[in-house]
Amino acid sequence: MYQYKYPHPSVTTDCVIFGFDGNKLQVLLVKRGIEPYKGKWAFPGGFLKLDESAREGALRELREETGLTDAYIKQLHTFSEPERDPRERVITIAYYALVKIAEVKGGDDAEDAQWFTIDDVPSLAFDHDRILRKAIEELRRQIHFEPIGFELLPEKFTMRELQNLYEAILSVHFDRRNFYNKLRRLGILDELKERVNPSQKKEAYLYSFNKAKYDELKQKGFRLEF
Amino acid sequence: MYQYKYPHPSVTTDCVIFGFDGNKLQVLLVKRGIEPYKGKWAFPGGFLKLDESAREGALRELREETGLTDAYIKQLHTFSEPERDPRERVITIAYYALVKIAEVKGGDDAEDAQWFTIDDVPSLAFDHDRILRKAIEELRRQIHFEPIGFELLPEKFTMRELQNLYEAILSVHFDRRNFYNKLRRLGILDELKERVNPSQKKEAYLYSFNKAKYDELKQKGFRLEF
DNA sequence: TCAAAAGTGTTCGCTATACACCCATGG
DNA sequence: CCATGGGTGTATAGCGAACACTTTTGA
Repeated sequence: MYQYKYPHPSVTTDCVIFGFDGNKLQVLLVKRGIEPYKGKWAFPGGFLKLDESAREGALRELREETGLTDAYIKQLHTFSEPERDPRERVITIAYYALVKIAEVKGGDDAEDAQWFTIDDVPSLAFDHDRILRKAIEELRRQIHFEPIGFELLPEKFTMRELQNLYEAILSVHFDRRNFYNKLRRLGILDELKERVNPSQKKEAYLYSFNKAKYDELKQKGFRLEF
Repeated sequence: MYQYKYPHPSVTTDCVIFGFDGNKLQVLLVKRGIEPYKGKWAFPGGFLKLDESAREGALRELREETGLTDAYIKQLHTFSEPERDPRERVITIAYYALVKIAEVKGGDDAEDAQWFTIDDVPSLAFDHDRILRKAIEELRRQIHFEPIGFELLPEKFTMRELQNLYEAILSVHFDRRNFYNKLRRLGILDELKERVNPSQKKEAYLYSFNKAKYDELKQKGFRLEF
């Protein structure tokens, strides 16, 4: 039993995990096995351990659910409304993670964890609907100016895949040729002279993101923009 | 005495309050009257009350220190490293506020609260140095694309003041004429045909920010950019 | 040989940038 | 009458947006 002179809220971390299947933005949810909201879907999350930072907690949740030991992760927001948990006062520090969907271990808990297309997410436990909205909003904001899209793609990808990604997240349409020209001129992609065989039509070249080049440009005051 | 089955961290809010004196970005600090770090400067902050959200807590801190009942305020980051407070585990939800420096009540606690120029901030209590760095970084990031600069200026201001503000925060230099033309073309400023008398040289016109116009443009997909 | 997807160019208009000129005021 | 600061205009380069042509491959 732990005793304090003043009331202390509980503190949890939740981790909104985004993936991209080549067409749509996806989010990983787990089905709650206990009350409250038993049977409802929610983000992976749990109580913060006494000796870990919120970031470590979020990484732990990410690992437990996906098997990934590292991935892009970023603090999103802390949700602290007094009534957000029916049991007691619970504050949650929410993170969002961007993962390469192919690297996520197949659901060993079969039914417990599942990817949902962003437009097809069911009603969630607690205030997780709100957290999701905020996460999507933040992801959209961030992807305009930072090269985080690559976190969602495999190491090697085609221009078409990259374009699909941006179009899916930003809900816009780019002209294929302008997109191609722009990325080419930016100089932050390595052109691997390999071609992929999508077993269809003409084969496309593969590209990879050159982070060093990006950092160098950024240093010089360059600003990425979509 | 409050008892819990599991250990609960303490939760506080801290509020980084920014102001602009016409030349430099300023931040409001308070001198700690109790241990730990007694005598050191820190951000206004305190324990989160059981029935208030973090935002309400931050607004309360803002009010107590400045007398302002409303101002631009935004959650910055939650700092949760286990060792950030020497007493016990304390998590702080940090906000930053942008205030019109002239509207802040004169320091009634005389010596307790004081404005510091951003380049002239002393070593702070706890991990508040880090919080300040993060706040400045975030402010800079945000001001590139959102019209928050006006929160730091009086209702009516001159082009020169606005330019000084952007230059001070972003540490860049704009050509006066280009800055003027740009803002004019944007159409988010109302030209008050009043002139200020800075009792020096030619009098400058006053402008005010037209939020409605900005929102309308934003609606149409317009993106502000500095 | 035709449709679908991919690589590559061209043109045009807007805007950021660099820079010039004139006016008003106070010393 | 000159120095200082403020209002306003103009030319150029570069990038985004619209759009065309050619090539490869599978049906």
